[in-house]
Amino acid sequence: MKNTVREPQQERSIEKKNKIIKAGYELFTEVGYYGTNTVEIAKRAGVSTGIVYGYFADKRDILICVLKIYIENVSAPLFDIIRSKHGNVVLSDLAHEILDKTIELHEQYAKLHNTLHSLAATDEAVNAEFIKLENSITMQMSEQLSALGVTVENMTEKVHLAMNLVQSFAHEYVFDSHSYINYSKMKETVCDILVSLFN
Amino acid sequence: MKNTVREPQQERSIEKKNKIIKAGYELFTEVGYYGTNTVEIAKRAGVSTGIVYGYFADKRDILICVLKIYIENVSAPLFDIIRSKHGNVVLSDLAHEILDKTIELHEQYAKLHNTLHSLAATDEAVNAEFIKLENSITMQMSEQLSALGVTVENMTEKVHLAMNLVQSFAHEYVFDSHSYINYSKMKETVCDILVSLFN
Amino acid sequence: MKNTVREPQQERSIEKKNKIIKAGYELFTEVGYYGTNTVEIAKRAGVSTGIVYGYFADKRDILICVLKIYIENVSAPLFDIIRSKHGNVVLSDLAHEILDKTIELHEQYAKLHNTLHSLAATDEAVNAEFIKLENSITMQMSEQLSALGVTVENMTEKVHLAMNLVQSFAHEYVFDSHSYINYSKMKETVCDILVSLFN
Amino acid sequence: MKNTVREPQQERSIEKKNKIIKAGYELFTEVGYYGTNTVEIAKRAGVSTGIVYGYFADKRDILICVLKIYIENVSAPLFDIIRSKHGNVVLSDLAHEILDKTIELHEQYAKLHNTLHSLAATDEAVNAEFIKLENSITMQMSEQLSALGVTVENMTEKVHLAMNLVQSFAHEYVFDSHSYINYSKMKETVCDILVSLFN
DNA sequence: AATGAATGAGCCTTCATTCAT
DNA sequence: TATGAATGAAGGCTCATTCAT
Repeated sequence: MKNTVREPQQERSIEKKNKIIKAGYELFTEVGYYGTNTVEIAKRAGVSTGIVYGYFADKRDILICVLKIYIENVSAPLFDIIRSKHGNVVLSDLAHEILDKTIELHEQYAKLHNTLHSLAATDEAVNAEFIKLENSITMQMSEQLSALGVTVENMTEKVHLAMNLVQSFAHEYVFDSHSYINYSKMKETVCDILVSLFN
Repeated sequence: MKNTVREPQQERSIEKKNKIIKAGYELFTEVGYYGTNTVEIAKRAGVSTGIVYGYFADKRDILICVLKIYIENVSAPLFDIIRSKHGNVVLSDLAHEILDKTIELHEQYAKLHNTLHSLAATDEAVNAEFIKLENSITMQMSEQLSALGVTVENMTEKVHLAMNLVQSFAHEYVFDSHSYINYSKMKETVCDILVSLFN
Repeated sequence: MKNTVREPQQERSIEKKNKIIKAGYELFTEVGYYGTNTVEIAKRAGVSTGIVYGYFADKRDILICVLKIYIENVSAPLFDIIRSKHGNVVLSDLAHEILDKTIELHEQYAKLHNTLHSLAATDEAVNAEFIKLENSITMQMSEQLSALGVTVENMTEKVHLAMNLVQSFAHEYVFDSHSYINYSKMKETVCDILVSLFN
Repeated sequence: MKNTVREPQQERSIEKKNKIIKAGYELFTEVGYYGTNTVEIAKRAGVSTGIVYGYFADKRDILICVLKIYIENVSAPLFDIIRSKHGNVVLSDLAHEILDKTIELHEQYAKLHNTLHSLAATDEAVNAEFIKLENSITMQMSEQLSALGVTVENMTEKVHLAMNLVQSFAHEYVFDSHSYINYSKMKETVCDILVSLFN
């Protein structure tokens, strides 16, 4: 006889559900998952506390939705770049393009990324979602590179490493944590590694 | 002028403090910081709730201690490797050695690492500790490579990237998250990148 | 931006808030502020622990509310007496009237008075409230006496002393602490002093 | 098999007990009874936590001792004044002398007085001690006045009221709470009342 | 569907008192 | 006697979730 979560059909409802996700998204970004409470989410969303549980099973369920949207938001632009390439590609241009876009995305999502990623440690579903994200980026990237005539041994391994490197770098770049690092020099080094990986 | 934290001098006390840290360490590893409560830490340590606050200012203080020990534990073995090199080093051997040790450390500490790292997002002291760790590893590594006759442009940037790459790889390797990845091939690729960076 | 206290508008809510104040009032009277805990207040009020913090910021906030109500309750009847006098007043009648009312109020509120007054020593807000109370009684009394044609030097000083005397006496009278005292004789003496002060 | 409280015989012990009482006395004055904890008392007294319970049954027992000393300290000087009078006394001089001494005592003990007095509301023993104090002052004062040839009706009642008035005034005087009051004028008025009471 | 007041288990922390040494 | 580390019950407060309306 447990509360079942409504799957909103009407536009009004979908809108409301989205408002809650947006509020959760903002608050998780600002103060983290454990620093956010459901009353605050409802308030920010402009809905009542109770109705939150009409759309979501529990607080964690909101998190999962936020996570999915986050993943969509960060992966789509990268997929766009990958898919946009036809004919001859200059690898170094592609590397730069991906690097720049990743930095841009990081600037926007870094704090939320940290919050979400941290929960992967204790929440299997969150972890799975991140792995799926990496999977799909790696696979699409690998295929597209092949289609573009790039042929190297151990393609997926290299693509995966490449994406890891790009991610690490973007993180460093955005947070600018280490005073002794010249980040533009570092960026060039990253590009060089990327190019050399696929030549 | 409220209750101050005892700085234990006697062995018995130090032992007890360590038991609490160990309990915290284990529980933070198993169920995360927010999944752990102080009563549980005390129980696991075999002490009373009250005495925990004789050794630590608050729950977060335990976390900070666990963090420091974690950092000591993961950095010391790497520093040992770095310092042990003299005369001619074969870069690829060094790369392998570091890679292997990092994997080994990750196998031991990965879950705790995730938990701790996640708190960096909301706790400045935790964040600072991680940055300091990266700093010291990068600096020591850079100096030692120079001392060993390795001369490349943008040394610190390259060392930093190299360590990032090693970390990312070790994480992947330990969790073995992606079925399509051949991790031994990947490992060789990482080594190749490392070697090419410093040649 | 943490949980804010509801300002109850609906009757039901106001009623509930009042129940909590009443419970606090009773318990503070019976066992003092430090002898009362919030769970007990909630239980006595017939509400849950949590909702107490929906209406009050913290335990002390309940105390402040109880204090304000107490002050209203003890000052209003005195103000009524003061304001009711017109034309010629026989000072000794006024003295008796005030004395009798103060005794009556003391019979009702003495224990609470003690509890509240004791907190003035460590709580500035509580202290301020008591001083304000004395101020307003003294001022209104002084003005009214002047309006009634009573003219003496150092009016406010005398009124203040008079009120102190009345208070002390009422306290003694109600607690009947000293077996060797004949309280009705004492009462007459108080009246005589009061009359002589303003003649 | 409960801990019995030692009655210290040796000088060293008596000294230690006094140190604890002094520490309690100071801390109760500074931060009140509920703001003081036993560890702090022991620390301030320069003894161990445990030994406190060798000399006192519990925390309240320390309070009772502090109370007794307080009472001795505030009553002795008044008794000295009372006893010092022989032959013809000018009432107004006596009034002034008592008033001045009471103010002086208040300046020294007012905070502790508040703290102790507040506990009378919830602790019968404390209350009894205060009543006993008032008793003895009233009785001695009455007798001495009689011996000095002062003969009025309802002596004890008048003495009691007089002492109340003196107390109230000293409290006001020391805390100087009301800006509109001219305390030196008030003092004269108090003297006048006292003199008129016993003429 | 929606509201938001209400619930109550659970958390962190304190502190009077005890006890092994 | 003396120590001070240790105990553990209790307190104030929070918050995910429920429920009467």
